[in-house]
Amino acid sequence: MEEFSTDRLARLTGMLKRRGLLLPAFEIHGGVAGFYDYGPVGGRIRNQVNQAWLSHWLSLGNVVEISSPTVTPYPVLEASGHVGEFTDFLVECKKCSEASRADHLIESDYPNADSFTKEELSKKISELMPICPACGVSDWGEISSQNLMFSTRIGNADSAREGFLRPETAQGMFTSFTSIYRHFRERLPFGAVQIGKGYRNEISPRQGMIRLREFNMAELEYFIDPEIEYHHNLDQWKDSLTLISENEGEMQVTLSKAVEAGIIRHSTVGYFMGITFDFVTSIGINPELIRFRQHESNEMAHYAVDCWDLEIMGSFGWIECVGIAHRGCYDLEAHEMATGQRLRAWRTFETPKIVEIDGWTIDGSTVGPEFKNFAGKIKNAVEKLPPDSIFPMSLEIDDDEVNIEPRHVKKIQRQEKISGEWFIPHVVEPAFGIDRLIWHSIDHSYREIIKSGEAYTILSLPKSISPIDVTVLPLFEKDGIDNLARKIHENLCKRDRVLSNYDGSGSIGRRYARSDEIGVPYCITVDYESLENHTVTVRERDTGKQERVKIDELNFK
RNA sequence: GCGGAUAUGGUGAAGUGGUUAUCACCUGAGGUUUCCAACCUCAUGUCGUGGGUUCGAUUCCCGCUAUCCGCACCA
Repeated sequence: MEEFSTDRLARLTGMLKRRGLLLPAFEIHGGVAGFYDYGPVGGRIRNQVNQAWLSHWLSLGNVVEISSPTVTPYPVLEASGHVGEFTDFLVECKKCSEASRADHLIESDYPNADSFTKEELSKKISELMPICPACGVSDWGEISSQNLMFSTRIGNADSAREGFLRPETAQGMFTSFTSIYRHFRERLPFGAVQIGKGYRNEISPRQGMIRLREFNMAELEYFIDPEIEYHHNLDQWKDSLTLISENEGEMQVTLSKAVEAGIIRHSTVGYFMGITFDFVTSIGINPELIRFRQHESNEMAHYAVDCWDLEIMGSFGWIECVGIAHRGCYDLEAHEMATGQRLRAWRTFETPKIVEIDGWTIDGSTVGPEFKNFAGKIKNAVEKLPPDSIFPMSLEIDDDEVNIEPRHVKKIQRQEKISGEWFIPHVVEPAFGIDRLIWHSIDHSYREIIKSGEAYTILSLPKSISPIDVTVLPLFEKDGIDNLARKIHENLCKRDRVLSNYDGSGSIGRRYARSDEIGVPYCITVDYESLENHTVTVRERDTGKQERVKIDELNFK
């Protein structure tokens, strides 16, 4: 592995721009921080990675793909907690005009102040009267909120509703839960994936592709029954992985041992860590530069039970690229409370429960007329009475003494068979930052070597995500070689999911170099012999080895 | 957001208060060449952006935008 260095990074980003892989967006208008274009070469890499990711997860067999809007109404993100979570509250010092974060000012008294609402913060600040860190005076203005989500309006003018561009794709899976539940004929476990754009109005985007304001995410929401212990085959991952656990620090351990020891707190989380590791390495990321880091309890998002980041070492140091979180029942419950809709799964008991119901209720025909709108409260109180209660009795309801006569009540005595129950499924969520993964795949694949005393670069991307599958090169563009080469190129492009590139200008060595630089795995060279016996040479990018193959037997993908 | 540095063809660099802004590589056309950035000829293409100072600004000054490095922030 080559050493990462700022010089190498500069050469790499220069190449990415020059060859049309990744470029700052809107550059002719001066550019905007945090936005990148995938160029003519990068565009297909992105698509290849997306497709690879999709088939990787769909192959589990109980996962479906959905797609939901990026524009999201305010109440959805309010319910999910993002409106609160993604908002910083600023308060301005009236003396020196310095803006401070409201939660930071009272952090010493309330360590969890960042979860406070605007009203709570305002109240605490007027109670505590913290001093301004800039000028030392305590004289605060109104609290203003600064949201890290892009806000927008749905519809126009007076009838418009408030909304945001989504900060994650996950909420679409939760709001579509009932449809997905029906699709799987109401049987857990199942999952839904979505690949799409997410938006965060970062204060200062940095490090190129690492922190973007608009980025590609791919998320799986996997719904499970919290009462079932799932047994996944973790032994398929025989090699030890680098784990940094909250309590035990860094270790080399297999997934099955880590789950067994309780370091990974849920076996499905461990299982997905393995599947994630396989995916990430399959797109060209060096397994030795991967580690999993467990979130500390105080760092964990408000909903999570356990969370592991997959971090990758590259030109920017260790960067988290995937998060695998056990979100408990947080999200479905939140949407259920906000909407009153049932977002639950049905669990049938192995043997139905027989419940003896023995108690009291009111006789509406007497209590209603006599107590009017007080009747409801009496009903609640009576139904809580033990079966052996004796009437008449007096009950205290809302500081009032109420006499309950036998004519007011009815005995209830019956058996009920309860065959199951509704419960809120738990969710395990692997969330991938596609741009960060693509970046590291390129970063790890970029090789600078010396070839015949000259600097030479090769992008050793795996075939599955290379931007172009094959380059077709006529040795010379004359004597009919060019015609044959063009024909081969066109026939290859007609094949399903094969993309060929024709390159006829420059010396053959130069054209191999061009092809190697952007990671094309094979070059087909057409020469005089091809005209005679219908064979061509196929050159392999990483080894430079060539093999003579019949044109009819060319095999790609 | 704060502090520092930077901004010249596609890439990497040089340079200047004055009329036509250099160089290498790259790219394109033609020639040459029987497999790994060769060579010859020709061609295309640049002073981030807005304002100020000035007879004249790519150059000096200011704002903006972007990039890089610290700090802060951050699923």
